[in-house]
Amino acid sequence: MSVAVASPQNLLEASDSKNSSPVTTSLGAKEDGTSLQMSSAEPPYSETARSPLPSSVDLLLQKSPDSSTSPKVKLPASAETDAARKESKGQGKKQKVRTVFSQTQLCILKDHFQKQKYLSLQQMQELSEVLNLSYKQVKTWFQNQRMKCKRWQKTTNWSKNNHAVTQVSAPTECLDVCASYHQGCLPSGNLPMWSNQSWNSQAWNNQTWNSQAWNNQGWNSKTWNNQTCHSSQMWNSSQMWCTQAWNNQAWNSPTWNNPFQNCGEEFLLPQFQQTSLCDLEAVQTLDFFLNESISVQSEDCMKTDILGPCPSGQ
DNA sequence: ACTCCGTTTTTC
DNA sequence: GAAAAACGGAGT
Repeated sequence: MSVAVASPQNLLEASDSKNSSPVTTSLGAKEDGTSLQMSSAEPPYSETARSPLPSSVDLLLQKSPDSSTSPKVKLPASAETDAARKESKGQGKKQKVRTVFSQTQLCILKDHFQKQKYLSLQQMQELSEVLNLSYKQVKTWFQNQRMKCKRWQKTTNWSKNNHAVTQVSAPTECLDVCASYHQGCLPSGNLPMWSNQSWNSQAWNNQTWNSQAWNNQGWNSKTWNNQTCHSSQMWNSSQMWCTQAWNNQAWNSPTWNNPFQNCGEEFLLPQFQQTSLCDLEAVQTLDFFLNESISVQSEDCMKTDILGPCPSGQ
């Protein structure tokens, strides 16, 4: 995945301008040393408060009905927070600092999360560079996001089981069923189950893909990272999964065309079709700049035609 | 070193 | 008070 290109940095810096939130330094926080582009002297997110004017990208992003997209002006908050931080630093008092990510950063993060719940080390590093965040922040965000999805899924199940009428709105980033399928099928190398399984439509149908089953496959970042074909070079050079091979897959089976059919309830998300403006428009625009090669859009899941086994051995 | 998960703390 | 970033601990 080639996230790191020349342009996005500028794009992001400009686009984060509307977010005048107090971008923060990690004063008391320990540096884990994995932050790539930021030194301890240079706070990772200081750029988010730079430009006073919103860019076209952020104007676009402002369509998202997110609380943080509300046209609030909070310039004083930044200074206030900085002052408080300096003060507390002077007193040697440890103050936790919570960064408010910009909408642009969140959009890109969510876009990636929709496609992959787990990023490799390299992917996280690249993403952190592009977003001008630290590696640790990206990692933490993905972890929090996974927990958020998990919580939402539990809530959904609970609501169902109790015949609750309350509508729980799904986080957009939790909706992409296809992303999970992709993620599971893509590497197909050395993992215990995938490697021994011929993933044709029959196999899919026989498998109950709820989160439990999914988790049992051991698809955490560790196993994911261990896949040889997970390196960005492989992704980029071969393209075999993102485009050609993927489109040649057998995902026109009833199961695939109706991805909910054999899923566990966790994935039976009522608002699957709903996609935010943020994702559809902004991220697509940003993806152009990001030249994201892993990008496999949802519609790609549904439109393939050719029956055949998933090339799990490749 | 990574994950999950519960918790803390901040921001809105 | 809710949401979310960040932390800490336990497990792998």
